[in-house]
Amino acid sequence: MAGTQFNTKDRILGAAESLFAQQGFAGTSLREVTSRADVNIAAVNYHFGSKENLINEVFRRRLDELSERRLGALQVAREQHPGDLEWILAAFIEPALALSLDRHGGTAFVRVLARAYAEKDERLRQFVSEHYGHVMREFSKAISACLPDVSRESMGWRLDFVAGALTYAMADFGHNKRMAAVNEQAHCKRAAQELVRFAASGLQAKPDHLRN
Amino acid sequence: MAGTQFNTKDRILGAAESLFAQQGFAGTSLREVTSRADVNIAAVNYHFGSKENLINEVFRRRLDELSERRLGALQVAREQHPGDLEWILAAFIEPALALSLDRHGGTAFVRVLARAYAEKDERLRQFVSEHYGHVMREFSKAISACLPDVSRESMGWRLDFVAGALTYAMADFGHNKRMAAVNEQAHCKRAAQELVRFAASGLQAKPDHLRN
DNA sequence: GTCTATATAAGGATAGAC
DNA sequence: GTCTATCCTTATATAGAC
Repeated sequence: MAGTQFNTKDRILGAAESLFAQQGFAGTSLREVTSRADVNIAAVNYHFGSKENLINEVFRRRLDELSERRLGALQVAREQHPGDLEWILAAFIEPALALSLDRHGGTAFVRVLARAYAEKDERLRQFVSEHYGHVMREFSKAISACLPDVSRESMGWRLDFVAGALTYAMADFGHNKRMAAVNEQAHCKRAAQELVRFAASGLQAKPDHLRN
Repeated sequence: MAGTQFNTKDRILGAAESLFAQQGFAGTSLREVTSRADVNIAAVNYHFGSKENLINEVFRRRLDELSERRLGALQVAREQHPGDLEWILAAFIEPALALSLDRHGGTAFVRVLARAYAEKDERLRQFVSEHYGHVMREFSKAISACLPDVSRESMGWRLDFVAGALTYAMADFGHNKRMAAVNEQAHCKRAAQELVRFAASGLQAKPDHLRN
């Protein structure tokens, strides 16, 4: 309600986000974007300069807030539930899922994120890791601290698995899973719980030399 | 060595696979494909009819064999290690990672797979689920049978998480992780072990009502 | 800041000679 | 089966009027 969605720039960002989610970056033309945003084709270059820069701005708009919320939740988890793995994971997961409930295209954005993850486009990956890599490192440290028995190498793998599970779960979210009977909020809450349980249990797997 | 890689058709498939892995489907032009395959631009339409059909053939070439190996390994696991979750998971995971070691572009293909997973392109998804959906269903059944305490709904989520972790791990595989010191085979074996342990542990997480 | 018009390039696909 | 040449569409980007 606050300025969003009503000026040309934000209309373009919203339309781009939604189309990128559906069709990918290369698969979406600026013509489609400006047509959906109901602005002139020339506006996108006026406001963003190029398609690549538009893509970056789509990320920046959401990731700034998402990163802040994650780090804030991590802070709370550390203070109120020190050493509790599931709270740390929830601090990472819940803000992302909450975003996917947000009106004004949050739903689309989580799928854009998944896409960026899968597309190994170097320029895009570099932009994201440059601007938001510190968030991942913060969580890595917090999670590793909970699991002293897991070797550094195993931990590297496992964090990757968690990231993959989260990313694809978010992408699928609201896509083919939303049953008519369940409302969106409940569905979202459930997804977060399931993922936190699964990830915590996977991360805690005993190393081979400690089994039996 | 057997017919592959030396006729026009297979050269096109190989080049397409490799470029799709790097740039995605929409991001790759037929001109790039034919240029890398060192064949004429008209050849792709002569042999495949359209870009969409070429994409499908890239999948069919690998997935037929991958599916067979997975189902074969599942059969062996069922007979020799009945009810053992980790063997079932290995039957699913190892053939995929073995493929990623294959010369002649297997490395690229696992990344193509990940891309297909992320891109929610309906036509492509439909093709894959139509031709290979039965493999996933077979594994779902086998895995569920090992975990009677997990509700049907939770199981649905968890299988999604496993698929996400596997897909993403495979995609990253050989991309940014291969350290100079470790050879490819060992790296691959390790990845499979780590993923099997992680997935088994995640799938076995106790439902909330059975905790403590 | 927003439009029309257009420059310029690249895309998929095909026709027709060899 | 493979080539050249070309059609037609779509793309990004910009110039310049309003």
